[in-house]
This record gives sequence, structure tokens and C-alpha cells, in this order.
Amino acid sequence: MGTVSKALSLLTYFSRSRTEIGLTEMVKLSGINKATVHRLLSELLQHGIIEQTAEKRHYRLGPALPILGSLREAAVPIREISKKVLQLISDLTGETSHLSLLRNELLHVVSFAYSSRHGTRVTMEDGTQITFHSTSSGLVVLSFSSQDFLKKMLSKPLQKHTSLTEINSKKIEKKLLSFRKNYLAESISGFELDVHSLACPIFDSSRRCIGAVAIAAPVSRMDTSSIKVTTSALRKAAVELTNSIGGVFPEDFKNLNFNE
Amino acid sequence: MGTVSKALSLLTYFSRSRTEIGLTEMVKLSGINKATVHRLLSELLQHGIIEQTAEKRHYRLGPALPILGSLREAAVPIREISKKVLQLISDLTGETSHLSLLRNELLHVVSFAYSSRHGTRVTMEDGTQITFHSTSSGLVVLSFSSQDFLKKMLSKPLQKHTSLTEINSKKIEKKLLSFRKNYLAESISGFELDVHSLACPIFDSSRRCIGAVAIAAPVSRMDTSSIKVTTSALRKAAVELTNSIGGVFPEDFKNLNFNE
DNA sequence: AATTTTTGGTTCATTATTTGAACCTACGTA
DNA sequence: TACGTAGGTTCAAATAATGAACCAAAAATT
Repeated sequence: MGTVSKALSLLTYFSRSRTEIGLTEMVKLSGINKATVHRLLSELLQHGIIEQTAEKRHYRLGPALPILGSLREAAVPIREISKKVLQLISDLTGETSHLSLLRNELLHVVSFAYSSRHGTRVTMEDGTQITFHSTSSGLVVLSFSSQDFLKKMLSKPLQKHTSLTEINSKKIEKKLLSFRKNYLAESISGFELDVHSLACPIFDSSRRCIGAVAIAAPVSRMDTSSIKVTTSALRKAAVELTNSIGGVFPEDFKNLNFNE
Repeated sequence: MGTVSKALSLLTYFSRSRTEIGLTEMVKLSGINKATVHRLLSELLQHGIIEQTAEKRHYRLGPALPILGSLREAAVPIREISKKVLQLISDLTGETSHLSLLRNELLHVVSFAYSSRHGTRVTMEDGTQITFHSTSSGLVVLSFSSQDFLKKMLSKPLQKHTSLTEINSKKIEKKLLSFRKNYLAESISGFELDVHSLACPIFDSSRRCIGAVAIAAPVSRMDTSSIKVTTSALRKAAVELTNSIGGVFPEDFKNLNFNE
């Protein structure tokens, strides 16, 4: 691993639940020597990629990131484009939709939309991390991943978020086969007891699955007819979103007939 | 310069007007050897900091940046916080306000707010780069910068954006003295003929000036009385914003009396 | 259609930077 | 006061970065 990669890998330890990391903590997390970590952090610091808190001298993500992020958005307005598509399917289905993309072996919510049809809704936040085994987005991405990646993700300890979270990797793998065949994954109460979600895959320019569009609804509202509406909306949105980010949907998709 | 810094420095060549950069072009821009640039870009590529276009294999800012940017925002919600403060002073003054921060020796708009009082307004965009010599924000930052930085910025060729842009560095330096004394810079028609702007400095935790809050209005609306209102609103906002980003306003500011 | 130029990308011996065990200093705690 | 832990530093040894020359392929030019 090159020095640059090592430095950038340090950024992956920051998350919504861990916004500040001390030097020693970072050493433990990364397994890299303290002097090295310190030097890498110093370089990132110089460029505003991270910054240091005044009190405890802990590190956190820096001011350059929102600026670079908005420059990226200006160059490739995925968020903007996807917001439109997402709003459409949220309006159509009456439920919360979201787009999530892979980054560094983790899925992140990139964009989302709400519907105002119902008084209750599944809430969402930009940048949130998504687990692979307990959400429809995660599952559909896994179903299109390499065996290596799949094994890696399923061999980690799988957290039981609810009483209904499936954590048996054999059983999960079995489900993935049909998810892949249908270009659609489902998760009922896997992450939160009251949430039922459906997801379709998103592909990049080399036909690799790099994310998912999903719709999440309260369990009680996901009946047979809304599942039908949701599924067809998601399939269309997935193709549209894949195209809009310069990706290519697999050839065979067009020839499939999903009248299950 | 360390390898990490070298890699990160490549990111500075991307801007709103140059969203894609080829390998050879990047070599020219950075003055670094081609093999090195290629390796650095490859490492950034791996982490999604940049990505490559399918057609021309050019490089552009990557999908990790908006994700990291929103994580940063979640950890230190400058944009969110500043939007409130900015909206307040925009409502009060009836004009467009914005917050800009230094990154890599460049000023960028981080957040802004409009007022709906008038039919015309100065328009703004997140991430826009701001020049030092022709805007009030740039000038106020210069007035609080080190001599080194000042010389460096003023020795570059200064673009004459309008017929009234001051490009005589001696004259600019003279003005900076009073700007610093007053914690307030002014620019009339320096960047656009019809824009009059005022700016106050923002400081970080080590009392270094890292940006500015500014109000920009059509020249015709900036009369003596609105300048008074604007100035006092900006001074308050600057202290508030400085505090909200964990910065410290210089001690002497409190003791000053600005009844000019 | 043939040729030249320019592009993105690679190779590998030389060179310079990164690395890490041990060390330092400051602060909080028992 | 003694102890543990924090962030940060040192410097010889180890390793990774570097760059001139080189490819292959796509544009541009003839």
C-alpha cells in the first residue's frame, strides 16, 4: 500500500458516530505506527482534509472536504440529478426513497427524497452508512459483488439490529441468488423493526455494481399492490440513475420478464 | 513536500472552470514527473477521491468527496450554522450575504443567503472561488494575513475584472492597513461594476484569519445609511460565525470603538 | 492512407522518503 | 509524589518514491 493510500485510509475511520479521533486511538484503529500516523495526519492537516480540535488536539474531518465536495457536485451533479428521479418515485409510491453508493467497501446514502402523502415516513440523512446484511440496498449490492467481496463482508460479525435481522451467512447467500436474478432485493424488519425496504442495483461504466436505489416504508403500508408499484418504479429509476451517472446497465436486463 | 501532500496538491488544479484534467495536462500544471503523477492519481482513484472518465480517460473529482463533505458537515455543521446567521443579516440588510473560507491559499464561498426584499440581488453559488484583490472578502483576509502571504498574493498578476478594479499592489497595501484597523474591508465595483461589498474577517482557534463574512449589494443601494446597518450587522455576524466554528476573535476587537 | 504528434500508461535502476522502536514532555489521577 | 496515558519527536534502517526512457494507441496532419 502506497503512502497516499495509507493516509487516505485513515479517513475511513471517521463516521457519523465517531467524528473525532485522537492520535493514539487512530494508531489502534489503523494498526499503523504512531510516528507514521502522526506524519500522515499532519500532511492531511496541511491541506484541510482534516483539522485538529483546539482543546483535546483530536482530529476530525476538515474544511476542505465540503468545498471539494461541492466542486465535485458542480462537475458531476449526481445529487441534483438523482434528487429529481428520487422525488419522482417517492411521489409515485408515497414513500421515502434513497440512492446509496459504495465507497471504500462501505455503502453511503448520497441522496434521498420524501413523500408527503403519509403522516409517517422513514427518515433519512445524507452520508449515513448502510449495512450490507440488514438492508435491501446492501443486499442487492452484495448480490452483484465478487465472491471475494461477498465472503469478506459476510465473514465479519453481523450485527443483529432487530429480532428479525438475518445473521446466518449461509441463509443470506441463498437469498442473494434470487435477488440477483430479479435485480431486486428485499429487507423486512432487518434494520429497524418497522421498516420494509426494496432495492435495485446501480452500475458504473464498467458494469460493476456500485450502489443501489431503494424505497423504504413502514411495514404496514407495504402490501402486495404497493410492492408491485414500488418494484416497477425502482427498476425504471435504477436504469435511469445508472445512465445519469455514466454507468451501463447489464445487457440481459432488457430481455428479462419480471411478471413473477 | 511529502508524497501525501504532493498527491493532495493535485486536487487544487480542479475548479469550476476546469472539471476534467488529462494526465499530460496535470503533469504540466503540477511540474511533477509523469510516472509520479500517474501513480499519485491512481492512488487517489482507488479511494474515490478522483475518478476517470470512460471516454478520454481524463481525471475529475471523485464520488468520495461529497460523502466526506457531508460527514464533515455532520461533525462540524458550519454550513448549517452559518446559513442561519447569514439569513439573519440578509434579512436585516435586504442584501445577499456569504461566508467564504481559505483553502490552499484560495478563498471559496462556503455558504450564502439571499434576501427577498428587492427584485434584484447579487447572486452566489457554493464553492465559487473568490479573488483577493478585487473583493471585500479577499481584501479583509489579506489585511489579516502574514507579510509573506500578502506579498505572494499581490505579486501574482492581478486581473482587471472591471474598469475600476485596483491592480496597483502599493495602493492595495495602503488600503489594507485601514481595513485591518477597522476589521472591515470594502470593495466598490472591483469584481463586477454594479456590486458594492463589505466584509469582516473570520478567525480560527489559533486566531489566524481564515475567511470572511460579506454582504454584496447593487452599487445604487449602498448608501450611507445602509452601509452603517450593514457594517454593524457584519461585525456581529463575524464574531458569531468565528465562535460557531470553534475560532477565537482577537482580544482587542471588543475594546474598539467603531463610531467613525 | 501514411506519417507525425500527442495521448495515457509503464519499466526499473537509482534515489530519497518513509518507517518504527524508543524517547520526550505534559497533563490528569490515585 | 508516583503513575498512567496522552500527543508528539528522533534518527538509523528499511522501503517506497522517483524519473528518463520506453510503449501502444489514438488524434492530428500530411
